[in-house]
Order: sequence, then structure tokens, then C-alpha cells
Amino acid sequence: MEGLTIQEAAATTGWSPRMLRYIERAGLLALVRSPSGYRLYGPEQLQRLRTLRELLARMNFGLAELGFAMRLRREPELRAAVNEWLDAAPERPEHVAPDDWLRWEQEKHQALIAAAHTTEMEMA
Amino acid sequence: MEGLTIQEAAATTGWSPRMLRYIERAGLLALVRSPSGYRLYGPEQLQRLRTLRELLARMNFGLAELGFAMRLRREPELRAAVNEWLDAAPERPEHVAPDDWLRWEQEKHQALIAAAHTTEMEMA
DNA sequence: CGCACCTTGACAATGTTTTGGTAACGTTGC
DNA sequence: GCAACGTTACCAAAACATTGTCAAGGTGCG
Repeated sequence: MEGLTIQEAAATTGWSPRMLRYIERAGLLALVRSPSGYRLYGPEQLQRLRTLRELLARMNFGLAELGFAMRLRREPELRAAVNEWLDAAPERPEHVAPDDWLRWEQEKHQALIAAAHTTEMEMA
Repeated sequence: MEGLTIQEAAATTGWSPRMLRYIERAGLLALVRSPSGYRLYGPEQLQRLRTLRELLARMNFGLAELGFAMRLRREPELRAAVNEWLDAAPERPEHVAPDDWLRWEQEKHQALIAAAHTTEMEMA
């Protein structure tokens, strides 16, 4: 009785069973297993899964990116290397639009969104 | 004369001209432009591009991930949200293989590589 | 036992990112 | 002015991420 099965968890979190397995495999959620190997979802896991949904939707990124963020925490070498590279940024060009790249991350999506239906620009 | 043109830069860094434009657009490298709009690559940029290559190859990730790392630096809200979610990790399950997820990031590749042609396993 | 659930693994459809090519047009240098 | 380069903008192929589905087999329970 210690926890819901995958299908029940799917029902209450909005993820599909397939995705729940994917998320576990991605290392984003650790689960207890029943003696026979069934995944068991406790209240904490369920909460975490719901929060995860909001997080991805709200901040506009995906599981892969979150996985990388996790990697950055757990691999000091990786973190160091990435930071070192990013720190070396203060570029030659004095005249750089500092928020230029920001557009990029958004446009990736908007490009398609815009293509889909050309309306709905007011939502922003 | 202040800096190489894109094709010259490509030649000395190993990136294709196409990729050099992509990298700039991704906000990973800021460039000076000539009066007529030509991208100009100085020694620093060239060095940065070479370093970038090594970094990605050595730590096994891509431009998108680096872009996200950059996003994490520049968007406090994002960083806070991600950290908050990850901090809530100390899971129910006491018995978690701590390096389990690591396999994932690697297997992603191997899966397809193996599927491609079942030969050529010796190349590794 | 039988039925509905679970497991892993594979194959595939879809969506997105990465990368290349090409077209249309401006720049540089001889 | 012409050849060889640069620019942006677009289309397309390849790679990867996301998601579904199905097969083969184990588990739980009436």
C-alpha cells in the first residue's frame, strides 16, 4: 500500500505512464520499488511531479535542460569547465547588446508558435 | 584588417561558417562587425571558439546546454526556480544509486549509434 | 486460473534543434 | 566590372528529444 502505482500516479499528476518512466530514467525523480519491482509513487513524488510540470511550463524549457542543470550540480569538473568558459565572456566588442541572446531562446519557440496561428500575440 | 573574416575563422577553428553564425546567434560569442557588416574574428574570439570545441567534446554536451547554463546565470528567477526544485531532491528512497542518471546521458547517444549500423563497433 | 496491472525493451511518429545548402543581394580588391 | 568574398533569409536533411505503442513476460488478487 506504500504508494501509488504508475497508472494511478499518471492519473493524478497529468503525466503519462510513459513519461513517468522517462522522467525516472532521466534521473529527475528517484522512486521506491516494491519487492517485485513495481514503481511506487508517494505523496512527495506526486508533488514533485506536479511541480515539475509547472516549472517546465512556466520557465519554458524541457527535461533535457533540467537534466543538464542537475549535471552541473553533481559534476564539479563540468561546472568548473562551463563556468570558466562563460567567465571569459567580457568580450572584445564593447558595443554588444547585452540581452541579445535572450531573444534567441524565445524565438526558437515563437518562430513555430507564430507559424502555427499568426494571432495570439497579445498573450505576452 | 582588425580580425579575420568568417571563412578564415572557420579554417582556423574547425567550425563551419554556418556554425560560426549559429554560435553568434545563440549568444555564445559576441563579435565586432566591420562598417559594412562583416563579422570580424579577433584572437580572443578564435581562442574562445577553439576552447568551445574542446569543452563540448570533452564534457559531452552541446550548444543548447551551454545556452541553458548561460540562461541560468542571467535569469535569477529561472535559477531560483530550478534550484528550488532540485533542492527538494533528498528523496524518499534511501536506496538510490547516486550515479544512475549518469548512464542516461551517455546511453542517449549509444542507442542510436548502435542502431545505425550494427558494425563499426571497433571504432570505439 | 484469469484478468488487469506491472516490468523492460524495441520500434516508430512527432516535434525541435542542429547543420548544410542555396538564393538574392551587398562589399572588396584587382 | 568581375570574381570572390560577405550578409540575411529561407528550405531541407540529419540528429536528437519527446511521446506513443506494442511484445514478451512477471505480479496481484478475486
